[in-house]
Amino acid sequence: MSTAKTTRKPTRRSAQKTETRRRILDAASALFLRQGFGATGVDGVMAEAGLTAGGFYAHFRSKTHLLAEALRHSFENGMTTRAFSAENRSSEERIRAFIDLYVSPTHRDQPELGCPLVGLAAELGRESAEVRRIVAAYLESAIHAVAGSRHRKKALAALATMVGAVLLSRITRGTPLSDEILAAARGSLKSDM
Amino acid sequence: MSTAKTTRKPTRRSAQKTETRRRILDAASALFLRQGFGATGVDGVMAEAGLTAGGFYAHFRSKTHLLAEALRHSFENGMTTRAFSAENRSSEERIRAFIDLYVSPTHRDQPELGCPLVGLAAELGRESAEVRRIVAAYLESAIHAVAGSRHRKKALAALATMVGAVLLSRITRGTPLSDEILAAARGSLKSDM
DNA sequence: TGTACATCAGTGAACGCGCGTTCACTGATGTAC
DNA sequence: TGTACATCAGTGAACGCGCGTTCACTGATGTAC
Repeated sequence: MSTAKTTRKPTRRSAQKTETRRRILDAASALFLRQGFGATGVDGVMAEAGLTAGGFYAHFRSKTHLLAEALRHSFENGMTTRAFSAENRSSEERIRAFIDLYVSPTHRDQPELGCPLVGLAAELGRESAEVRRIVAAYLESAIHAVAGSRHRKKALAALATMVGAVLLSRITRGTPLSDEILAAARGSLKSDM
Repeated sequence: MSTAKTTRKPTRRSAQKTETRRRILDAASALFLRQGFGATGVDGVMAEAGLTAGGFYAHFRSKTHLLAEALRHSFENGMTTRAFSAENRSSEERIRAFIDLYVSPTHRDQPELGCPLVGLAAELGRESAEVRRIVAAYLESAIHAVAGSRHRKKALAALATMVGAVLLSRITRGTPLSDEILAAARGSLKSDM
């Protein structure tokens, strides 16, 4: 069946191409989170990465496949990962640090470095089951990180509060309500620990 | 200054045009909430209302102005309004009813009848200050409705939890996590009353 | 070491398409005399 | 009551534009002999 037509290498990607791919992912993550997925064009992503549009399809099969990879990219370099990665602090301290990092004016004001659950929000709910499964898997990992010694139910409700608070604070950005929502959510989350 | 060029009626809209405008708003609200604002075209809205695209601009100055009006429309016919409108129940009962109505599989599965804070979510955060002020005003009214005799801070955190929970349950739709998030949020909200 | 060829990453123009908006128009309804 | 005209709501074609994707190409790098 599989007659080797040509003696072909197992497609080892050059270091340079791998590096370019990473640059495209960086650009895509930032633009998707800042402008939304639908509102961001392939042209824009490639320009941000210092390239032209045509080359895109040597790296990704389609814009949708880019989204899947960009989500993984965002989650891997995301806030949960940063907040929970090896620190010599107690479980409770790490959770407090995560809350302060996530439910903050900084997170509200820097969507391009923030969580895709907030930056893409409703758009994710309209994506294919395949894409949504990636998000669900990340959510599960975040639940385990937050739940720690605590109960799963509490962790679920806490994550909903965190996502909702940053989302609402972005929408009300520029009014006193915005900071007020963040403070109220932080207070509620911590008093509930 | 204001020299009347022609004896012109004070532009009294015909009943028929008012009715058409309402139909366009119904269509727009539903499509925006189901597909997102950016992903919905003027053509699509007008077709849904049984009209052709060209007539749109006799009713609204632009697609953005339509969004502002559609938001008001959604909020007026929204869940808060429905849950809190004159019922002979105690304040606490009304709030429990609102939680059950909002944080529910039904709300998750019917975005076109649901809350714009969830259906449009991050898109609202990218809109003009003018549009976001409409949303902030609605939020304030929801806070007052929910706060009732209770504290404002609690109401703020509760709304964040509600919005976040429905959002996350839509994203994880199709997995067990989805219902689990809703149940956990309901539990947390009620135990916190 | 030199030459010929293959492979690779990226370019830039082109494609078909749908968008928001404009506009000349049509046909129905309202109004003046 | 009848006629002439104005107003109105909506049509449908057209506009310029940006989108996702394709593809023939270029020039640099790798490989075989």
